[in-house]
Amino acid sequence: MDKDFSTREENYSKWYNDIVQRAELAENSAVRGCMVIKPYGYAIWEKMQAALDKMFKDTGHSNAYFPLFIPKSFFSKEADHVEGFAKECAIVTHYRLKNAPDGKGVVVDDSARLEEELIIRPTSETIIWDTYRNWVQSYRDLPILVNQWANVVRWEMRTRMFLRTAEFLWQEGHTAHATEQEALEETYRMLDVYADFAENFMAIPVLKGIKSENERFAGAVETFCIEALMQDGKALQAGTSHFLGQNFARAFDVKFASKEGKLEYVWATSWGVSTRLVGALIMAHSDDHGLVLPPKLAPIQVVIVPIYKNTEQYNLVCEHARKIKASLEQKGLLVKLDDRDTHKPGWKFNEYEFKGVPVRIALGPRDVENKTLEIARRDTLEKNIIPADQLVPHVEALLDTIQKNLFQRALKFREENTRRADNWDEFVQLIEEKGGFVLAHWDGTAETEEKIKEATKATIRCIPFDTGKEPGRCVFTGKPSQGRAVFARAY
RNA sequence: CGGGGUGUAGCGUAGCCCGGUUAGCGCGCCUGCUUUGGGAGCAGGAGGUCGCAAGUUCGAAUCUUGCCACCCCGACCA
Repeated sequence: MDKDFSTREENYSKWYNDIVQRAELAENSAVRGCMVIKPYGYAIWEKMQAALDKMFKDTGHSNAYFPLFIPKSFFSKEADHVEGFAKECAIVTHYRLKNAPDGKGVVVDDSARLEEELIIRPTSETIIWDTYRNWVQSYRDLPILVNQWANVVRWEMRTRMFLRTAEFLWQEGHTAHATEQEALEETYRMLDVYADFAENFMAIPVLKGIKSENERFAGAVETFCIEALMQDGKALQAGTSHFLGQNFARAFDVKFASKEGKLEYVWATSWGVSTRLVGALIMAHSDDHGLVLPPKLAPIQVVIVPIYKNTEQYNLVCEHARKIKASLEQKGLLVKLDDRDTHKPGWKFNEYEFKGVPVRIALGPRDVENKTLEIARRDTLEKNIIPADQLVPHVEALLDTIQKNLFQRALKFREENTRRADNWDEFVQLIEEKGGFVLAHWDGTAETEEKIKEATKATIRCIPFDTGKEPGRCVFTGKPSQGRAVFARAY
């Protein structure tokens, strides 16, 4: 045994890092702030990509690809946008190296300075809208419904695996529309897609809502988001969908001739989710035994561990195991038979627990004789002996049960950790002592939000869509408020 | 960039205050035998520029100075 897992209560941050390491999801790289995503971690991301990509296609979108480099001047065209990203950009200034004068290694060749610096994209609105100008002339060219799977770079001061890395993988959708109405509908539609994905694939309940002015995307008219609650009581922004109005169309001069023959600016949206979702998955479901994956996103849904004492038994048990594997695979399940002779069963049990494999089947000579199997589920760690001929329907039903149970468990957690605060003392106490989502009245001003943040580190995660109108008084200023906002400390 | 901390084998660490044989231990790794239904046992073995550099000293992992790296807490943020 290397070492035991840290527990969630002891040190949440260490617990999280242990899981990333022990489940072989990722590791720090030689480049500060950047991580290496290992094959198992990447396989989870690929499952997410596949599900999301299908949802995008089902809603009429196509994939395309735009350059990694963005000319510096593009950033100056939208004032809020440049303001929002200026402080975290990686910049390419030269295009050549040369041998060092002292013969030791290489140095930047000063004579190879770029006339205009290139920014490594922190997000692609600018390069995409510069391109869309050429794609749009008439209302017949609209809408443009394009998504890009790419990497982006944001030079963050402090990084955490998956949650905030200097380089991260994501998808960014960028759409162009003839009318404000249509663009708004698209913004809502994609937020719904994200919420659907979070709840039905990741098994993480999310709040849908609008961002306050402070938290709004740089350059957007309105930002919608899904917010999830992690097990340490902190909130995580899991996805955003932005209504960009005509801001980028004006900045990049993207106009079209309408049916009425008038020249108008195009309406825009953009929306994205990133590898941060892998971090959300880890933090939402894992326990002190390691990662817990929802079946729909598990690269291995069922693992079979053979148990044996000698070569004869090994051959017998593995023969049965291969048949079991084939019968499950016939139903489209992702099954791994771990027939390695280099590790013992107990070792393997632990390993697949670290890795969050939803269902484990143990199969030994005793089972072959009795025509039974031992089935263990990762979410509750329960073990059962079942008749071998019931295996396939049993596993199918169990995977479904686990998927639903994880969601219900996370939902229960969120409900237990969502509280109302009606005055300042209550608010501070809840944020400090309990964490979680705190629903409170707020006077609607950026200044008040800023002061609340300074005092408690809590920010407005969103103003939920489904919060009804409820008159009240701001917990900080006492000024009138129309409804409650969701406050929390966030990642 | 501020405040704190840590650098010793692949990983985790003891030793440092108070300088002195061959730098100790656990995990992992290699070999052999016995094992295999929840991280096996025994025996043997390999593996170290003690973060880097300079200084003090007969002698430095240990003391001094400088540098570097990483971690935690802030500021920044998906």
